[in-house]
Amino acid sequence: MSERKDFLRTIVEEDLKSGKCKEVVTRFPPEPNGFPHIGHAKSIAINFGIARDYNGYCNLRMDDTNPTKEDTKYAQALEDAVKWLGFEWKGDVRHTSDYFHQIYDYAIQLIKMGKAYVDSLQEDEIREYRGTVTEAGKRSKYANRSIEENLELFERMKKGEFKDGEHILRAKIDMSAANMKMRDPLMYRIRHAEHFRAGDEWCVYPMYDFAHCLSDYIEGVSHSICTLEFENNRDIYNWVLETLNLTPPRPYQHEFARLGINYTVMSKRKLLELVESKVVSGWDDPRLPTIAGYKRRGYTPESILTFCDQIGIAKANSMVDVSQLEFCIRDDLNPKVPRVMCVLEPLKITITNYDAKEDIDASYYPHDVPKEGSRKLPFSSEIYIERDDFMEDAPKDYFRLTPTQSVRLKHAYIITCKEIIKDDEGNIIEIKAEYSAESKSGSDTSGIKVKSAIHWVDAKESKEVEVRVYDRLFSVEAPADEQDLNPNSLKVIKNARIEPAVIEQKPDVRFQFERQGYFYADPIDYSDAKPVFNKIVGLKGSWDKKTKQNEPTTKPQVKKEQIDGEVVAMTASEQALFQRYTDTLKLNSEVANTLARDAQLSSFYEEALSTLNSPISLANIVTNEVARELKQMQVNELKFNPSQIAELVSIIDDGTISNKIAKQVFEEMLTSGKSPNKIVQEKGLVQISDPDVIAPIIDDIIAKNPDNVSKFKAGNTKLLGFFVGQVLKSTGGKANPQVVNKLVAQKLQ
RNA sequence: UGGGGUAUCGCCAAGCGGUAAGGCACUAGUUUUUGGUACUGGUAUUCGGGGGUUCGAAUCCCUCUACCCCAUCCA
Repeated sequence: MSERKDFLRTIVEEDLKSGKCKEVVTRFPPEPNGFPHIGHAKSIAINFGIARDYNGYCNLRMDDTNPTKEDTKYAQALEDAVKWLGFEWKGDVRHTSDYFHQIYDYAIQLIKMGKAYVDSLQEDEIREYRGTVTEAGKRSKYANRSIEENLELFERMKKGEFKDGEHILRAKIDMSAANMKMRDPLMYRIRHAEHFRAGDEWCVYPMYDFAHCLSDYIEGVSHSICTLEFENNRDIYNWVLETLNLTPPRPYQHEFARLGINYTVMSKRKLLELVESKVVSGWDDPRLPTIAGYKRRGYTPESILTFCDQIGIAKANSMVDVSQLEFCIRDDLNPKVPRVMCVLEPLKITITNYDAKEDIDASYYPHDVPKEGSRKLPFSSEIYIERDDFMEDAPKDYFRLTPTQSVRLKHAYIITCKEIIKDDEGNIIEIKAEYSAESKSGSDTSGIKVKSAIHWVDAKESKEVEVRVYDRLFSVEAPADEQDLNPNSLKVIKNARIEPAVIEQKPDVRFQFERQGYFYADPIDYSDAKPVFNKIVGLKGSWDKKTKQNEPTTKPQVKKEQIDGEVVAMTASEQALFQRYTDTLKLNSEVANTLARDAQLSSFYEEALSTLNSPISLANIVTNEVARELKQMQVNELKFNPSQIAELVSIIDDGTISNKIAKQVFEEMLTSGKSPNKIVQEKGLVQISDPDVIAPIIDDIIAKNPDNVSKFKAGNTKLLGFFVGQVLKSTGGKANPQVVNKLVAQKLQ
């Protein structure tokens, strides 16, 4: 777990500390209507991870309130995904459908409270009545049905006396709410459909907004974590729980940004399209960002989890670069997996001066991987090397085999090209080479220096294998539709050649094919007779990159110039106030402007001004500190009054306290409502301006931070702030910052 | 257009009034029988823009801008 906390963990810790919750209970609540993808993995990692970190527990709950979309096969896939990632839910898998009776009872309760009603409007009428984002909606005429009538109708809905869509149950909240979600949200609809678990027991089903909060409550969830698009739903969440007046503790909803990864799509709809249009082979196609896809591709659960940990949790919509994921799988596999040799595109080499056969003993692991294990590598005069490991006209930074450059066969001998054989079209079909008998790996006495060692396989002893080379599914970062598909996302190589030990010994299911990348024996199509490997990810390659780099043109980054919008004009009276503030009170126009435009603020200011004639200082503190508080509450909720602010300003003006301490005093006034003088007295906050007192403290700080002193002297002048900060810190903020500044500057000269 | 969110390096992301963390990517070098790994360095005088408050602002105030979400009987 990362030692730096994300915002959710910060909230959890605060709640634990404040006693808002006693135990941390989370839940992973997917709707079983599609296959889980890596976005779900993020949510799983968050929910199960937080529960684990705070010794709580996490439930797995299928949010199955819509019988027409859900299926048990999806529920199974979801369960598998959680297990595969290595998490355990508490008890059985939960289902919202388990709570249908309880949820129904809560609905009855709401009706009895007059907080819910049966509406009988048509679907399109309901939409029309809801209004728009700028216009208020209007309430249905059915909203004033009596409680008895509502009860009876709802009962009959449940009994199945009505057809789908004839009636619905709605919460009675506010048809003109600015939050559209609060305009009498729907709580129950009639659905004569078979539910994959509940069968046909029900023909009314609760909506998400009603079922989710209650399910959380029923399960004792403390932190209901969901994605950003539910921010507007939080109001309903709270409304239901509060209106029902449930006994605490109750759950609270928190939202985080869902995961986006470039060059792929993450929405269920788009994923489904790809599967249905047969662009991919199924939900487990290795190119898909589904859990099943990653699993089939060869990704490990550890690597996915590390990835989730690395990307962090925040509220900003973001698009993570695939290279981050690729790093995670490479990093996971590098120390674990055996290295073997496989030639993807074979080029035949005949070693003319070698006519024997031998088995070379070769370790599965490189020197820096502390693992044991080796295999026999058959070697003879006919071998294959990778086609692009030979180049007839090579640039000088090409390290492999050329007519003039020898190369080492990994684990074996150094060879030198003697003759290039071409077909009628001029394609190279074979190389005749000679080896150096003294150059054998491990006992090299040849003295020949080569620039690289390449992988190879014996022509006769190697096995033919199918290798499926995957690349990103889309060729653009943020794909919109199938137009953006990468035509080369899958390359099937039928006749790659692999060293025999891989098939015969099977030391693992994942391998590093030396110099190529990590590969995985396909769990479904692999057989000893017809081995199939999936490419998980390539190695980082500076040569490959260089050769590819010439193609894409880097787009120039142009910094956009920002144009300021128009500011709303002041009214005549605001204008007059502004004039008075700037002309007679000499406030700066910015301060005057904010004051004049805010009636609450200006009247607060005027009142303070009547007790203390210090217009500028007063204006500053009112427009800054007081304004902040007024953003969150009304004037009458404030614990302090204008004259106390005046008092605070007066002791700043006369030098009793510094501006810095004033902030501290202000904080105190906010919570206790005590008078500034009293706070200063109680806490002994009078500022220290005597240089004789401050100087020794500065000396001490300077002595303790020799590094920063030298950095400062080397020209890093912003470090002045560091020293001032340290001095202030050690005096509890009481040292006069101006004096400190001057003194520090002097001493550091 | 009303409401709710978000903006810190190419991509993620810490930071909550006192020296702009970290990871990926990029880059230079060392080691290397993988152009891998590992290691060592280099990468934001600046936090969406502009003002203001303060000795000191990414952090507080004002204002503008951009993007995301909300008008499914989906979740």
